[in-house]
Amino acid sequence: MLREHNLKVTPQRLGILSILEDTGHISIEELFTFIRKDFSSISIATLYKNINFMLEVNILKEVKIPNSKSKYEISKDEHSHMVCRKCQKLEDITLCLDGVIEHASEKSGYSFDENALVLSGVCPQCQLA
Amino acid sequence: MLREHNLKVTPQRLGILSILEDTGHISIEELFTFIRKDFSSISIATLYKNINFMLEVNILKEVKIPNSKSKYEISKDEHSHMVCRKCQKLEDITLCLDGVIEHASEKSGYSFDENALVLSGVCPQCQLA
DNA sequence: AGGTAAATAATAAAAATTATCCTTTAGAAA
DNA sequence: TTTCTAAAGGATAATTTTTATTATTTACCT
Repeated sequence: MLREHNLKVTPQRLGILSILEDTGHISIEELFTFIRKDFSSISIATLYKNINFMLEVNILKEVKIPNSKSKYEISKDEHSHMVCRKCQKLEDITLCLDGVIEHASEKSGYSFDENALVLSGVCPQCQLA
Repeated sequence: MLREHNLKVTPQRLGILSILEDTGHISIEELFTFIRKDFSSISIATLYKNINFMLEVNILKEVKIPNSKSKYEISKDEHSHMVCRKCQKLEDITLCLDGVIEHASEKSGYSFDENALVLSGVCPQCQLA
């Protein structure tokens, strides 16, 4: 992935991507805590720079969540997100928004090429408690 | 609105709400620039505190937009947003997401009570240029 | 009108992000 | 392999954004 975008393959970058793969979604501060376990001397500036590079070339996506901090994920097929108000967990879900987007396009005259949908509620586990 | 939520009615707060009514959506920094025209000595801290108060009691909503800063709007009936990648304009659109959300709920087991959808593309005006 | 809790302004402090600058390193080329 | 160089990392300073503190002012209830 890195090589495809002319980014040098460094251990730090591999570490960041590895954590993103494992966790699915993670905030900057969580990521910094994790990566420090493997690279105890990594600089916060390096982390920010790399996140930004990878966002620019679309290796990563930022997920903006109502009432909480952004999380980052490795780019994959288009999907939406679900966030649990109780346990704060963030999960992917693949939905078909074609009809809705088509309708929005007709109604507004916009031509859309991206969408970001976050559904907030309570996850199945937290519903029991 | 303010009185209903036990917030005192101050000229600064009325000024903020008035700008929000006029602009529809506005970022903190834009709002600060605007409000300074009417209240040249208003403190940035006052602005942040009031925005946060009004968010807490749901007089306002924060709209988180991919690749740009959040904007704020006066709460109204549920709706989605459209952002133009060329002119950066943000607009409301009312869409029916019931089907999609119902489907998401069945598929995931979540129970949802809120949704945030932002569609990104090009507005009709910018399509001409 | 007077009293009081809440709001404002000014400012400091904290948190988040970006810039700078010097050292190190990945990866191309010899 | 070794060498060379542009790019990346680390340390830290500087910005930017947001929140906290405190003294003064004001909305609004009697």
